[in-house]
Amino acid sequence: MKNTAEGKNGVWKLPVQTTDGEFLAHYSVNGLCGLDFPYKQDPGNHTVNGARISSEIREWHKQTVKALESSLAGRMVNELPPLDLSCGTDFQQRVWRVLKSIACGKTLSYGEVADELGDRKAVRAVGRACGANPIPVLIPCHRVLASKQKIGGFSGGLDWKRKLLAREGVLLLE
DNA sequence: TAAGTGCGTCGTT
DNA sequence: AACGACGCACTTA
Repeated sequence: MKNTAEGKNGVWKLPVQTTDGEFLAHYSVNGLCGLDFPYKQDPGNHTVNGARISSEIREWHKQTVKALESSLAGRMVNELPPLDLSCGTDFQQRVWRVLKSIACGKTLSYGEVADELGDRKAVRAVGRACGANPIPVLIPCHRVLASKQKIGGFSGGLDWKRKLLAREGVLLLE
């Protein structure tokens, strides 16, 4: 039977079983390039079961599974597979790099992220870039709040953001 | 105070 | 040209 698992862009998709449901990890030849929340998977996705997956990707996937497990439990992530963030613009990649630096249990406001980038006025653009994050949870965009510890938004749904932050011990206002 | 309105500013579509 | 996962200043009640 023909293996239709390879996406049109040369992307392989592998499921990740967690206590919160089945995530879907995307891999390009360069690394992890996407992560879907359980309820976000569109029926058109074909997942792969082994044969044509390179040992390299299998290795990355092991790291993804472990990292996701830790992260969902509110624990610090030790190791991530290489990330392929080439889908993003320069600006977005700069934002995502800042997000990666936010430790578990810590948060930054959109404005503070903009500060890190050297342009406080870019706040709104930062919000947009957060929403474009292709690897939620592992690139912790949920740790970016609005000012005054307000929840802000979340592309995966605010319930997820609240849940993730609660597990990391972050207190919200409102 | 708390809640609501207006607007600057930046990257993206 | 229009739109946000914003943040402030500034009304109102």
